[in-house]
Amino acid sequence: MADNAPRTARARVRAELTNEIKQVARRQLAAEGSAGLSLRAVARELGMVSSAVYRYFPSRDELLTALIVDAYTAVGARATAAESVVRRADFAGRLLAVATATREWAVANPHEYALIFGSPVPGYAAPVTTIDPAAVIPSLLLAILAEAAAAGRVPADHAGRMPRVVHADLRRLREQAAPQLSDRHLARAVLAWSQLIGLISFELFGHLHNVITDYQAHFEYQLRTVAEDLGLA
Amino acid sequence: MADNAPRTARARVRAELTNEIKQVARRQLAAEGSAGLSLRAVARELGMVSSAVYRYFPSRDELLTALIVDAYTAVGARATAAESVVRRADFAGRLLAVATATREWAVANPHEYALIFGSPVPGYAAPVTTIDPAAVIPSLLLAILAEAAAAGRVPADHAGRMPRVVHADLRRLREQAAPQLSDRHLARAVLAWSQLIGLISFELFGHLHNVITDYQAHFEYQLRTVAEDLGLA
DNA sequence: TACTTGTCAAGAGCACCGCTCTCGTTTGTA
DNA sequence: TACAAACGAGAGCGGTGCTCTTGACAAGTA
Repeated sequence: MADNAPRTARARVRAELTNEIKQVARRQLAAEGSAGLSLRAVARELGMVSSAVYRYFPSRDELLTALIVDAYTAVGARATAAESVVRRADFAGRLLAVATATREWAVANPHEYALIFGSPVPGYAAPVTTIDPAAVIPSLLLAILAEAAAAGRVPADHAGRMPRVVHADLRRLREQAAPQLSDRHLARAVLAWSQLIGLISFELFGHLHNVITDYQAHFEYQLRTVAEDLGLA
Repeated sequence: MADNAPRTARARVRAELTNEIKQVARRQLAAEGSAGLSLRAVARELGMVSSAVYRYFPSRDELLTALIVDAYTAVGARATAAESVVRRADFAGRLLAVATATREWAVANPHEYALIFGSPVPGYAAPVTTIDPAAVIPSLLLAILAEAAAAGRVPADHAGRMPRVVHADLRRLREQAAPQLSDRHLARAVLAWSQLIGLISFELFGHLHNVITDYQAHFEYQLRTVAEDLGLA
């Protein structure tokens, strides 16, 4: 991403135009949603012919993928920034900061949120380039949980035993993401992460319509319960 | 829905053809997803011309809406049936039955699931006809929670006070859905419902890719935690 | 029975879409 | 300076949702 400045004039104008296309596309996405994103319309708005855009993005899906990566990156940066200013020992506060920042970004950019957390658009396979930016927020959550665990905070849990396959999955997750965390911590982290996105999706996709009016207050209240369940409170 | 049998032959053949269109559309939806549903393709498969389909569904969105209602109805029926055979006093088992039935329907019909719990289709506002079938599963959850509460089971909760606006929203929900339940119960119910859909969406939309391999085992394990948090265990 | 009314399938057509191919032109480099 | 790569423009293919008109036919009415 942080290439050195392109040397030739051609490369510079190419990088600029690539960015301009993405920018126009992002505006169209915000206005009409992913289905309303049209390469021809982007080209029209840029005063070029539709086939010229294909010099920069080989297909509509590739353009969408670029927007997906940008969206992941943007929301991850927001969450990271919000979490970083909270007192380190305030674990619940840090969780709330991540969650609130995520929700606020989602409310401000609903179509981009739908792009990454709604139904997948281009067939099914998310390209490899998306997995790193997609992991930012989960990593934040794991870090908070790890530090809380080090401070002796542990989540409540049920007494049933954990199936071997689940244990194996979580061990793999532990090895590549959070060596300090126990199975129960990791399971709780997955639960909390899906809970967070579930709440935001419910709000944005209309499943709380006629039920909740003050979404923000409701969200923050529920997240205190989530923090409690995580043993952070 | 349960209209009396159509009296005239014209009305009968019309009802039949309407159903046939929905059936073909559902097959296309299952095969290609909502974006791949094409009125022309449906017409082609039925051996009619595209304009003829518009005699039965005034637009593509109307056809999609019909499929959405059917999907809500189908998953609601599955969950209801699964829950009804569990011993009444086994509250956690009833929750698990609802959840597992929902997940299994979703896994078997991913595109229909995405239609109702994924990103809303662009420019589409859920018509009133969808709200009743959409309420089936939430009502089930509330009923389980209400009976559990009557049996003295109460969910854990955090100590913070509930904002007045949240209380007001929940009171409205209580009055029209579950008179016996306290604010904390209702909040927990909303949390569990969004948690359930969050878990299924994570699985189907690929957010647990490379993390979880045995989705079903993971799902059931996590749901026991949810049941515990709800005070059902 | 004769006639009006309404429903229907069909076809042509509009404006749009993603995408491909070709054709000159421009640009960076060997 | 010569050449290959990159580029924008344009035409065109097959597809989409949707509209409008036309003619055939069925249903209800005088």
